[in-house]
Amino acid sequence: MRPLGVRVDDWLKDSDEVGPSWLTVDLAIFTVRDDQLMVLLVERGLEPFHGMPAMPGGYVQKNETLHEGALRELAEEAGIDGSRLHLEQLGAYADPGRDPRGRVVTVAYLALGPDLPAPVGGTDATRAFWAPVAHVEDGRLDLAFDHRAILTEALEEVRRKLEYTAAATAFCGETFTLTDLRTVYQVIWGQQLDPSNFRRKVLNTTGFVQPTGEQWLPPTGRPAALYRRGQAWLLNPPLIRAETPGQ
Amino acid sequence: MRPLGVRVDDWLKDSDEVGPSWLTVDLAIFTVRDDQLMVLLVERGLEPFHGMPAMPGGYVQKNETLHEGALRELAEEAGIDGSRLHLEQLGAYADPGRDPRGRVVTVAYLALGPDLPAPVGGTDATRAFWAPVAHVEDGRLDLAFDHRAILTEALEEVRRKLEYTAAATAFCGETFTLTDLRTVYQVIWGQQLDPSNFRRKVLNTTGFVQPTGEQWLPPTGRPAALYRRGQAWLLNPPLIRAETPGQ
DNA sequence: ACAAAAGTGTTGTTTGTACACCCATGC
DNA sequence: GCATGGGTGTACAAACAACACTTTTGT
Repeated sequence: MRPLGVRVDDWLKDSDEVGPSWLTVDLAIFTVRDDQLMVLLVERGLEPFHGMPAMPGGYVQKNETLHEGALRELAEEAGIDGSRLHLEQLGAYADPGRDPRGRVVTVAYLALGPDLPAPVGGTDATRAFWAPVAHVEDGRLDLAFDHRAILTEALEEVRRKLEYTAAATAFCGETFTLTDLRTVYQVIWGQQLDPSNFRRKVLNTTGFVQPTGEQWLPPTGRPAALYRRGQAWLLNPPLIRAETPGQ
Repeated sequence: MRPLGVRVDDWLKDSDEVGPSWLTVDLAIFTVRDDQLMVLLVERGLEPFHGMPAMPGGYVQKNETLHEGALRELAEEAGIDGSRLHLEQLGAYADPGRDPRGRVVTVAYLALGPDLPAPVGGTDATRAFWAPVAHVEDGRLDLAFDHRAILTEALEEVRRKLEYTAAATAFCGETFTLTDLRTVYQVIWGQQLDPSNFRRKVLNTTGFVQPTGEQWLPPTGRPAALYRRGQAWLLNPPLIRAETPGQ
């Protein structure tokens, strides 16, 4: 048995089996723009993977929670105020060798937001840009570290979250029409949905959306009622997507 | 801009904002026994929280993945061979102050297994024991660190996983009757299910279970057909539980 | 009037639920 | 036979999917 110490490094510093690690957060930031699901990437300004696109992220500071770190990186690297978007943890990635610099544990966060008016391009030297997820999925765009694998898991998570939670509303602005909401589903699931049945399902799911009383006038056609997010996050019943995903 | 180094500690060692952290895994191991959902706990043999019950876990070694570390701790602290049970990551917990020894990042894993013939009680000095989750939920049992919060999230996850995945089969042995499977649902959801409707739902969900052709003879009553896990993990359609969770 | 998009109705099919009923075994 | 639990049938209700139809706007 090892001697007991109050500080972990007192009794671990001589161990050759356990060593210190560095803690980072990485962000999978999604939005829907131009009928495409887009992800925010930055061009790395440092080694390793200098010049290669990557998910924004960075080291978690002392005395900072993971959530706080994610919000800070969101602001620093992407110039985005995170208070208005949905942020949730995806998971931890810590395979030895995932980072050539040593044992770097990254905690991936999922961020969902409306098409952001804020011009992206962080305060850092890194350049931020929106990329269609399709370009990452089909390999046209290569990412640093294990970010492609992380992004793939993030995507799966987003697609499933749309079924069981009100996550789709995070892609819309403060208020939105049911067509706006339906477009989010169609783009992310890659399938068409019947407008009338979609409407009924959404309105029959308690707490999903709330009518504002306001209207929105489309360029042509009948005005549409505006809604805002309801109080429910878990959908009951859920909006299950059809078997055939693509087309 | 900081100078670029290949090793992370070259350029971080002088930083007062970022410091090293220690990486652990903690395991929320569940089983169903005596019509109760049980969780495996250990009595801590070291400071901090000496003598207090905690989820089994420990430091991740160099050159070890999180998954490998979880399997190792499962064997060392609980004396369980993890190859036969379902193991999946829950999330990372890293709040500063969650461990008095410094910045300790823990990655929580969820483990689901059948009522284990293996006598628990690890190879460590720590004593392992099964505790009803109810005792933790209602506060009768206090846990070290933030393990109670982690366990609460793990429980939510298990309850939801039963709806959308074949996770319930992980609580059964290699082969099981539909009543065995139904009991798992009833115990974990805390609600009664109609045997005949449950049977139909399970058999109509493609790939959920597979008949073995074997039978099991109950102490009294008609023999029951035995099944094994199907190839599907995601259930389509899912088994949604009724609105009212506890009676 | 016409086009376009919102919103409602209708109908046939599928799924869910409750519960009665039959089956196979041990005693 | 009887008790016990496995397994099937059925009938009503709710949910779903497809699609016709009506409403409200701009041009």
